[in-house]
Amino acid sequence: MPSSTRPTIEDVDIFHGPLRYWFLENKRDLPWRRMFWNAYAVWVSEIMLQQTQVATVIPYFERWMCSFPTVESLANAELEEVLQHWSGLGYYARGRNLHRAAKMVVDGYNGSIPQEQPALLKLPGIGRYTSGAILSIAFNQPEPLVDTNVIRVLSRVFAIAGDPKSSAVSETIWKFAKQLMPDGTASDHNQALMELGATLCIPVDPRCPRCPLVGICVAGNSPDPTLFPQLAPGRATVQQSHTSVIIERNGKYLMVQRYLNGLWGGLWEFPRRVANKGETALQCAIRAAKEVVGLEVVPMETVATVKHAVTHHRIVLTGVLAVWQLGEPTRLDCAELRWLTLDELDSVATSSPQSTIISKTKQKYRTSGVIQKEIPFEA
DNA sequence: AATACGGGGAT
DNA sequence: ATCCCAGTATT
Repeated sequence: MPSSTRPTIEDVDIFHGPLRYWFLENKRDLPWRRMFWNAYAVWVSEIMLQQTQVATVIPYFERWMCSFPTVESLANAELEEVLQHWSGLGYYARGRNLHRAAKMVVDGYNGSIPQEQPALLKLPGIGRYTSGAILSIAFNQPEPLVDTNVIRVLSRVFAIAGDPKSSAVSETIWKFAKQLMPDGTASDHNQALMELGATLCIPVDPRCPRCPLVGICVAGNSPDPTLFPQLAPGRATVQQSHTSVIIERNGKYLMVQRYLNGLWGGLWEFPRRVANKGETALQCAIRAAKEVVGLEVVPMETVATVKHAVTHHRIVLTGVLAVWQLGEPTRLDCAELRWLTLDELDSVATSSPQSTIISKTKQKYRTSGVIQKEIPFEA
């Protein structure tokens, strides 16, 4: 096979031989690979790994499997506990969907994970990729799978032009993936493609000399292997300021639960306001405290400021302390409301920036005791 | 077909 | 700062 020519589907032997041997020799020791016979473990890991890197997932996966070792245990758990285990992992609909799907598997399939694609696709949170992953990795069925790793590997090997996010190019890649499926070694094969994309065929500075596919790879034999895939440029990020108001009364702190839909759905946080156009972080903080506490003048102190990136937003979250003793909080648009002690703050599911504000609050309380300090009102 | 949905790590 | 990541659901 001349390296300048685009390889044909006749070159599949390279995938089934050298690529598979490379994988068996070089695969990383990952928690879910110690439980391969367990389709539930594969399922959980695949949901957690959606858009999330291996290193981030590992501790979450281990805690999860410890608390919810079976489909039944997950189905019987409270959503509250499920979200708590997902707290900080992001894309929280994944956790809610996994919980809902576990109930469906227990109720509709007697607790056994379906082994047919149509049934899997009916479960919330399982799409084309994840169904392929469960069928091939857990059940060794010859079902293809395409994730960003596979996109990168195949678009480089076969010099597939165009934006792989577009439906046309995506279908092309799925077609290649399907034709490459081997008999009897689907599990190794799909993992090998992804492992290659994760460790050698990486976005920047790919390690082509060590790659088992270098003999047939078009991009790998070109001056610049990173010309593929031809990804479209991403969107610019927008900055946004938020303010959380930390309200203490009789040693308890006011927390609100967000609605299930939307950003950070179902998670708990200190009452929050988004800055208006042209409003500075400080102005937003003053307004937020006034609105939530319902007083004209509120003594306050900034506990922490967290910069955080979500999707195409850059969020600056400021935590402001407001000591407050009169009446009830106002203008709280939330699913539920609770007063929690400092220690109980850790017992609810929170987003990553919110958990930072909480830990800074506790730190400040423990080191200076400032939160206990009486600040006189000037209503 | 486009957009919403997190958060951490690498460069 | 910017890109990237074991994608899915909704519009």
